[in-house]
Amino acid sequence: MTSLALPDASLSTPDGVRSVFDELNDDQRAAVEHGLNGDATDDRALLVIAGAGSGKTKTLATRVARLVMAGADPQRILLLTFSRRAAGEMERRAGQVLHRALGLRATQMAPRFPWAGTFHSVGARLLREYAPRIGLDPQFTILDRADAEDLMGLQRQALGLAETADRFPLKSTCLNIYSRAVNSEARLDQVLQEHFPWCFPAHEALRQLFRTYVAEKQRQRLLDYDDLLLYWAEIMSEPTLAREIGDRFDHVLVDEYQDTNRLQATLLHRLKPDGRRLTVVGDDAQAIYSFRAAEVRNILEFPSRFDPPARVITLERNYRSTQPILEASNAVIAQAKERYAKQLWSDQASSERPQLVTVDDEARQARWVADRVLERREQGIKLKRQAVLFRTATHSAQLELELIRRNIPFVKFGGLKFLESTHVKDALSVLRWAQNPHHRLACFRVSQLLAGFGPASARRLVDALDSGADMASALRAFEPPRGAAADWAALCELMLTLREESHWPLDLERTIEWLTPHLHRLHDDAAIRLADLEQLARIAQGYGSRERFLTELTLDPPEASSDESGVPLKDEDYLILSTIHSAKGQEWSAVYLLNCVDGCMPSDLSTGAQAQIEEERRLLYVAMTRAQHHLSVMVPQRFYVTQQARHGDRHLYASVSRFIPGKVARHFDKMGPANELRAPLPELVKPAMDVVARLKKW
DNA sequence: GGAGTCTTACTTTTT
DNA sequence: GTAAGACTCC
Repeated sequence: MTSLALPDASLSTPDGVRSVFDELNDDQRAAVEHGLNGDATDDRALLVIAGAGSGKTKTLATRVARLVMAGADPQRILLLTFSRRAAGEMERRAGQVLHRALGLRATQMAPRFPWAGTFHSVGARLLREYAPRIGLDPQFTILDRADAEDLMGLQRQALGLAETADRFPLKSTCLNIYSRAVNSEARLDQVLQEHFPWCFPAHEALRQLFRTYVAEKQRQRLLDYDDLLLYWAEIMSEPTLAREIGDRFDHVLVDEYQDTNRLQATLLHRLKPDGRRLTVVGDDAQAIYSFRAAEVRNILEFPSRFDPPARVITLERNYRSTQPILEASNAVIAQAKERYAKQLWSDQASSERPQLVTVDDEARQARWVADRVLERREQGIKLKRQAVLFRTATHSAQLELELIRRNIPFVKFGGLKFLESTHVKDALSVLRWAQNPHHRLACFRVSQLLAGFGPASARRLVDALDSGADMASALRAFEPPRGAAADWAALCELMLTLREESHWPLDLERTIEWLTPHLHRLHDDAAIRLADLEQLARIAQGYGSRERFLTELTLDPPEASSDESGVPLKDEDYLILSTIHSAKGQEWSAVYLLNCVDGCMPSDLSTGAQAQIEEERRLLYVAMTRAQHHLSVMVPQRFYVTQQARHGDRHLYASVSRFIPGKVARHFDKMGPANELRAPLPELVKPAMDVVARLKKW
């Protein structure tokens, strides 16, 4: 941490200050200055409704900088964001603005904001600190999603729920139900009725399952993602602790407020009960995380939660996109049911309207996009300034093949993380077990890597460790199954070494060395998997200790995965592929949106309730508003159903997304076959009927 | 009790 | 394409 002697604000170069604030428009300035300067007595809570591209991050960062210049201590400012990426960005921008405003020299460091982070990471940090005072083991391990599922699965099996004839919800479904109940602060039967009606019959069994799941977590000193919020909220329900923690922060600022859930809103409320010095920023039109129990009502009802009600400032001027792109985006969101009404505007005129491109099928879609990407690169728009967006990670498969074929480098965001692959989880489990000897789940997983160790032996081991005093004597006393003696000795030696004293990152190297022969025995593609572990070892070097590595890797997994095209070097140019969710908060000069057809947008898995459809609409809106100058919305007419039996030829004759009906489509330039021939081609009609008939039979 | 094979159902978005 | 469960053989 750099301690920085803040120059007296009045002495700092007034030019620097003025230029930073001159760049703001009136609304932005009002948000930045709220509670400061003239209206120093106005310390109402502040809600900033910031439309897409309206300079939200800049406004928030400038407000933070302004608070510091007015005397706030950066260490006493809590900056909560939704994603880790946003947190880093926020801290960086605030530092930048301060740097300029204070007129620091290039060699001088801008002040850091140690309390900038996601709700989850801040929660983890507070919990480690307060653990001794609330009867929590500070050595707790954080379960990532997959580990939590596995733990749920074990309990599910132990209770005999897996064997029931009428199929019991899968472990992932169980965890989803549990998680939603926690995050939405709702009762189990309510959650089941509203979101998982088909699981309602399993009501009682689920309740029992969750009880043992919670008990197991406590026994093994495990906290899942939800617990980080839940325990934090629990601390905050104790008045003295709540006051103590609340007093640590003079200002609380929250970004992406539309994506917070009930539990997070409760937390915030307990942190700043009267709303004073609380700023939240968000855009209800960009709420796309309700599947994670995010609650749009949080932002819609924020002002009235306080007395006096929060001040609301709306940022409507868009600095990102051209007017034609905005008009199309506005037209899409105008059909939404409930929202803070706002109309984005821009003064960036352009003669180019967004394109609605009809192509025959996904292969042609891939080709068209690749052509256009290269064309625009020739016009001087770097690959990095272009992005292809899609609803689900698998939708880019065809395009990825095409890109590889043409040697166009790309990086993909969203979708599967390599942390979720079996072998990486194996390696991490060894370390987690060493870090937290109560971690039965990790022990259970690791021991089954040995030949001769199945679930039964693993359970015997786990029980032996649980009853025994220290790990060393328990391991020594344990009788391994026949034939596993040699492997068992090697594992014991590794564990005792890791337990005795942690040497980072040597611990991981030892683990990989131990794991290598097992990988060769268990997998045909051991070489590929070892390469992943090498990658993990490289990542490990960036962390100071084993504990930090394990915690932060769980809370902040590396987000980009690049495929066979190889990991592009940092300074190389590459195209961005991203799910719409992962694209949030970003912008590109040219944006291509794949598969904008009914069934994908909205996804046919989300066409159940009206609320879900509304969320899909906002998803389209988010995707469109990422574009600065060029926007192409793709409509492949023949869309192959992805999951199908064998060499099936099931496909849909798709129509353009229901979110782009005629009156919205007016804002686009239409291109492709549909433009030339308004009626579908005769030969297309017949198979279309065929599919309808087949669907009917089902 | 372990390990391999076969069948079946499922398949979004992420801290 | 994969994961969980059922089944079978050692």
